Amino acid sequence: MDKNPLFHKFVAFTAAVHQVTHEMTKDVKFEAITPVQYKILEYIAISQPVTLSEISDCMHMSMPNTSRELRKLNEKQLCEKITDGEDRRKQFIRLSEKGEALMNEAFQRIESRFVQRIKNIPEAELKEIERALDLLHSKVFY
Amino acid sequence: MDKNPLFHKFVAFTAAVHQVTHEMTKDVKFEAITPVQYKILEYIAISQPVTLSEISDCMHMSMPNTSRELRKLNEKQLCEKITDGEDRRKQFIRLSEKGEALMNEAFQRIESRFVQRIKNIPEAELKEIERALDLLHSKVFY
DNA sequence: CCATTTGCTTATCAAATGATAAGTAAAGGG
DNA sequence: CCCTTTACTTATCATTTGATAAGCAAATGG
Repeated sequence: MDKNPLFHKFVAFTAAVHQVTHEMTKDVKFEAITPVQYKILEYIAISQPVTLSEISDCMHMSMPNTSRELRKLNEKQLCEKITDGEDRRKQFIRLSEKGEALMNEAFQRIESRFVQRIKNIPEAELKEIERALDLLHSKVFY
Repeated sequence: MDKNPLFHKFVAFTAAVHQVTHEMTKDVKFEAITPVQYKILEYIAISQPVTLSEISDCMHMSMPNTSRELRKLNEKQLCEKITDGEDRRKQFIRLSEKGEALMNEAFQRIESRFVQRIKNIPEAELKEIERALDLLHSKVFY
């Protein structure tokens, strides 16, 4: 397909990452949640508290659509909005208790699949893997 | 979020990969193509010739939906179906000339963004990156 | 042969997502 | 103050995607 072998590896690698994350994250959401809503919850879980604009930016979706999905998550009592004291236009969004519980369970399932995947790898190699993750994260996937 | 630091890195890393691939692949498709259709073309480009069932399996979509999207791509003259001589139920699918041209252009754009991203990295480090890609691909993202 | 399975198609429906126009209230800046 | 900008909401619409039922022709296997 291409003569630059590093680029070729990059493409094959990213395809594999997408494939594996799909396998590891499928069926982790029992609650009636759409894929986009799950992605939003995931983002909130990692970055909370966040504003609506931040979600909109990072998830590459328009403000109106973000607002709508957030309202739905709110109705399902999975997250809550807190108006900022400083700037009362801003909404700080965090997971509700129910949302935290949901995401904890989801992350636990993913982690157990991850552990399954690496369980036969010796300690020394795990160290190498950790270094490889660090290297690629800082140099290529930043 | 979690006490297993390797898992934490794994999560952060995969999120970053998704983020970066999104940035690198957005706007690479001028032709009136939906995201799913682009994904299918990408898969065909890398794995051709493929059967409809293979696309269906790998892209995690049902046969009817795969068939529909493929028909649309066919109507846009981006791919073509060739009935197998051995088993006349099977359809071998490959890109048309127009489809090849489209995907070549897309891949070139992605590659130039990739090159942009790594242009200041010295040769020795690139070697390390290549090794890191190989390691993670074989041990974690297989 | 005939029944069953495989590979794919057609049709239809519901749901999810994306895009746009128009609005509100608060903040900031002359 | 008033004008503009910012942060977000509401409403509406088109498109995309997902799911299901029903079908067909070729192959397979008694």
